[in-house]
Amino acid sequence: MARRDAKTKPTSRPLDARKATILEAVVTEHIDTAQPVGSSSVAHNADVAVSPATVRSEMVTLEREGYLAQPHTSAGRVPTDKGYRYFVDHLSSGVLTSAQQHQVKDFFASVRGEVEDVLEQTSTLLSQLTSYTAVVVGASHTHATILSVQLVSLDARHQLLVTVFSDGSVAKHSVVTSFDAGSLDVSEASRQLNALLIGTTLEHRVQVPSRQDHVAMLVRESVSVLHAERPVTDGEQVFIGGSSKVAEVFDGVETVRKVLSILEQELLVVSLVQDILDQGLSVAIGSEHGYEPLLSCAVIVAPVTVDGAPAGAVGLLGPTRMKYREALAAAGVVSQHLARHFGGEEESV
Amino acid sequence: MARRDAKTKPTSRPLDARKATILEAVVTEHIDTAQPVGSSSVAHNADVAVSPATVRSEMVTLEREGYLAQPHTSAGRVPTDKGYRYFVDHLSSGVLTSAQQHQVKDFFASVRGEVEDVLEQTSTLLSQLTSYTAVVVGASHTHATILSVQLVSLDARHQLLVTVFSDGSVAKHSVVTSFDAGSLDVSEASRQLNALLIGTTLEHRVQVPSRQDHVAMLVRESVSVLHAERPVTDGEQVFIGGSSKVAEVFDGVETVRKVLSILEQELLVVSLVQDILDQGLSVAIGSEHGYEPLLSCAVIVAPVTVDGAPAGAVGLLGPTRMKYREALAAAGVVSQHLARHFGGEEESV
DNA sequence: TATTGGCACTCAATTCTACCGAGTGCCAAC
DNA sequence: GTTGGCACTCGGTAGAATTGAGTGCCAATA
Repeated sequence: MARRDAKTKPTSRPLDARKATILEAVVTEHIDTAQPVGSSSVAHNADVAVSPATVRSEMVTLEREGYLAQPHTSAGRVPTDKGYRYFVDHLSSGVLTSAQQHQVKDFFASVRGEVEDVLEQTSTLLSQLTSYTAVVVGASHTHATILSVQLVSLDARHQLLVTVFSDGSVAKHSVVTSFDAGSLDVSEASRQLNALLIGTTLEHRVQVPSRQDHVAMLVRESVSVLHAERPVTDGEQVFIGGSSKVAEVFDGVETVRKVLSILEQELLVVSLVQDILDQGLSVAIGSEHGYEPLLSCAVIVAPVTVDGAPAGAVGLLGPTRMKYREALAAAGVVSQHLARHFGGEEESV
Repeated sequence: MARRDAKTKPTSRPLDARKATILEAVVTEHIDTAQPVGSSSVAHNADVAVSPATVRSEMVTLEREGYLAQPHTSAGRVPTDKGYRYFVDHLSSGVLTSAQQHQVKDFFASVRGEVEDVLEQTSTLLSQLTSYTAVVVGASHTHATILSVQLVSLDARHQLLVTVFSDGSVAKHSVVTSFDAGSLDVSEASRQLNALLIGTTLEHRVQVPSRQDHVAMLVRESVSVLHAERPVTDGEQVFIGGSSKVAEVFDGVETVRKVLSILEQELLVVSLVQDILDQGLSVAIGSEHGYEPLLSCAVIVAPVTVDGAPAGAVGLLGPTRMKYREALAAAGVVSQHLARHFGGEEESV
């Protein structure tokens, strides 16, 4: 079964039909038994109409070419990353069970609240659908324009700068002054900031007043604090759902620890997802993503596109022997629903 | 070593000196070996000047009274929750190593940014100090007064309600209307909302206009959305640091899974911490906190008090055989620094 | 009377051995 | 090129034997 549908760049050169079938059988079986697969179980498998001996000799070739590996002499074979890659590249797309479809539909029909809440809950949904750990990344608002800026006084020397962006996100920054700012100063600064910044993006540099009065100083400080957003991968939001799945799905405490500690570092997660997207992949298997502690992991990503613009991504993290077809389907469906949710009805931000 | 200093309500009745010493020796040793402790290693332990045989007979008593348990005949003893409780109740307070003190000081000297960032990073700090999973809970802003309310228009039917509280927190809520709101309507509504809400808390009910015009409807909708904050334990923020420690510190995949899945549910974590604080405890051991999946866990909490008012709490989650003295010290020190950070200098919100 | 050394007993953990069997590689036959 | 046959490998398991840490009990002691 399975062929075509290049959802990931097929880096692997084609394999003759029989080898492909055998490889697929090995991968499939290993995925759901977690055991090395022997020649005979492959031979008995439907679409392979040859004897175990023949399968064995093919396996030798597949092993030599790097698709399979043997844990030790006299054990069956296990797919390598390259083997999984071939499998994934030639995977027919799967569909969700109708129960799952229902779950997704119900979820998106009933979900409400702020974007953050929706994304957060979506990560839980995706994790439940797949029993892998799910990641939902919300796009950075560095490209959104500013709708409103407001300076609110907490006390004489502490102001809060509240910025509303066109994508519905709100940022807050504290502005500390070395002088006591009067409430008139603050509201005047607020007014000037609005005039200055509304309609701009965070990348826009603006001309700030150079005067030395309190209002000008407030304005300068505010603008600089606002534009000081850290360089890359900031402003993105990451939501991780089902981190407990890590403990179910990986074996070996050490692996679990490593994976969890990666998940703790949100910046890392964002760049992982971003890297994979940049490579134009939808799946990164084992060594492909280049994150050493995740060598035994596969990562699935699906971009979320709203009105043609990238609006984030959803991802799944599982063992290399994960259920690719189902997981890809789930990620795909959820990312589409998410896109529709935020795009179709111009959203319920 | 150790006595007095009732930092937790001593539920346990006193034990005669020798029993106490023996119990303490068992607990201490078990904490750092994770093995059942036998009579001879206790006897050889400094402060117990009796023979193994005597220790054994005391142990029988301690076991009968519920302080110790035997995994099986002919194994050493292991402390029960009650045993740990006694130990903790009679624990002399510990201090951090000077390296740790430095780390804490440096951290609070250099940390900056919004409250959320500080709390987040504090959770990581605390986790690093102890190698347990740390929790930092920021107080709910339900009691803070409103400093400013602003309605910002995203499009004709979607407005964003941005509320700034006196504790420096900012909340956002979307307001969806069934009619097209003009920008004049929005700014007028904004003005009225300010007049209505500034200085009130979220618990304050206010009189809203009952007219049927757009402005009044906007105002009504905004107020209702704002006051609709979910009942309890909302508005709190939870930050969890070092969740990967779970995998290091507990054995048994199943335990790890359970603990992680508790940590995923932030509301649960908040109420766990709250429950423990309400009981007036600083440590909840095993069954004491009543969360069944955490039976093999101990939770340490330390309230953070700013200007006499509760401003949150820090917590640590480890196995029942955790290093109480060090962990209590770390939680205490961090909570105090946190309090000072936000209180002393009227903070750098 | 409280403490202690002595001793028989228990039982988890470890080690050893045998062996089973899944799976291989090779080869001669088809 | 494919296949069945066969000898070989080697991880895993199942018992059996052994070890040893630790106990409970008891009689001797101070």
